[in-house]
Amino acid sequence: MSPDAPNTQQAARTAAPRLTRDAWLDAAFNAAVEHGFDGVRVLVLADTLGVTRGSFYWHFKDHADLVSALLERWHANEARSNQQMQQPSSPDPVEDLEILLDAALAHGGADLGNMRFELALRSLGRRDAAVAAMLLEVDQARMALFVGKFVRIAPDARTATDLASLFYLSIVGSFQALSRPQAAHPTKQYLLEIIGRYLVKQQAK
Amino acid sequence: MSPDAPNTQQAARTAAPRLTRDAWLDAAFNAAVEHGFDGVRVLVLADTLGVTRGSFYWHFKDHADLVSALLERWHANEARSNQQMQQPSSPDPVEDLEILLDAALAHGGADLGNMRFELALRSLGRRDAAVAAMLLEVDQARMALFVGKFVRIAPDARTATDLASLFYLSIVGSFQALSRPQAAHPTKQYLLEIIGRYLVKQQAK
DNA sequence: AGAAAACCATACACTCGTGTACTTTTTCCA
DNA sequence: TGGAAAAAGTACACGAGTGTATGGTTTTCT
Repeated sequence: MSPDAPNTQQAARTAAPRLTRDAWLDAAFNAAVEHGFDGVRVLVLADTLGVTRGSFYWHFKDHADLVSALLERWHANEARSNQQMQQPSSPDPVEDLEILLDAALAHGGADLGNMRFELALRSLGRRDAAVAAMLLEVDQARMALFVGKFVRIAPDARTATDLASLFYLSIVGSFQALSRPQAAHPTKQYLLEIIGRYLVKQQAK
Repeated sequence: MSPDAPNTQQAARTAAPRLTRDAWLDAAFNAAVEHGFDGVRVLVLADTLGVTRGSFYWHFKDHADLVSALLERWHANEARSNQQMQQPSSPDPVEDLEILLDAALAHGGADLGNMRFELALRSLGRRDAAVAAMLLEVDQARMALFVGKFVRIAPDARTATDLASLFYLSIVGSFQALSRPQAAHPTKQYLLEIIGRYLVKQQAK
């Protein structure tokens, strides 16, 4: 509705919304989510955006430029949200950990797109050394984050590392196996319960 | 050494080792391991096998035929090795579980190829509903196997399911994150230790 | 030995995707 | 208002991959 308002500067309605570099990145993101990184084809993106490839080669040098920009954007977001999680969300260490796990698992719940993108990324990392290095760094940063939370409620540092590793890997694993849209599956609840039933028991002793 | 013995029937030395369907499947397997399922190109396989595509289209109807045959072969192997694991390897339940975990983790150690193939498969499963269904079934079968082992040493059925899920997912996760050739990482030892430190403690109480 | 089947090579038509040079249309602003 | 810069369209050359049709070799079997 309201099909034309061509003379307002702020407009850019549905008529001719000239594309920005970020619009292409968004489209590439969605394509990676749905079809993996091999589905990020300039031709296809142009189609879904309603333009021709001529536009693309103005915003980007080539296909590799698009991919590396997409990677950088994701990595920056990742680093930012990691730092945000670093500072405690609650004075209670257990509750703080629960919030972290909740956020990490929301990856596979509300924020389904990010999860699928990360899976596509890991798939790419098996063919591309640079991507593999980036993912390794991200994984290590996340592990450090997890250990930082666990170390406050675990009896010793060794236990904290073990449990952090176990939990983080299980979260990564839950992205793959058993992960379905319906997902009445063991994700959200049972990790927290295990903490309550095993870990906290250790501490209370 | 011994370069030519062309008249023996059993020979088929290095000269003209006519290819079999399985040889193509092996090549496809390796290609999937190294470059993912998108690297399974008829042209490339023909090159590495030292023949032309003319051979391929005799053994297979088309590219899809190759892939589905590869999937079936893997699925059959998977089902077989699952059944083998079903019967206890040791009278001691804990030791039996340890053997299972060892085998599951050997996926990422000695049997590196199978692991990378499975990762490529999961990647494919995100685009192909049939593959996704197969993987879901495999995951459920493995989970049932894990639960079967855990239920003998856990205090109750609920705990067995939780722990089996946690451990299985962490193994799947370890295939992805932190998995490197060197791998002085938390895989082999620490899972078994956690069993000793947490689970067995529960039982001994 | 010789026909039949198995196996492979060659050549062609086709699709899809990239990248580049060039032109056209918008937009903005002096 | 008119022109530069930004954004997008057009056209071409190219490569890589598939599938098919057809013919040429080996095996194998009798």
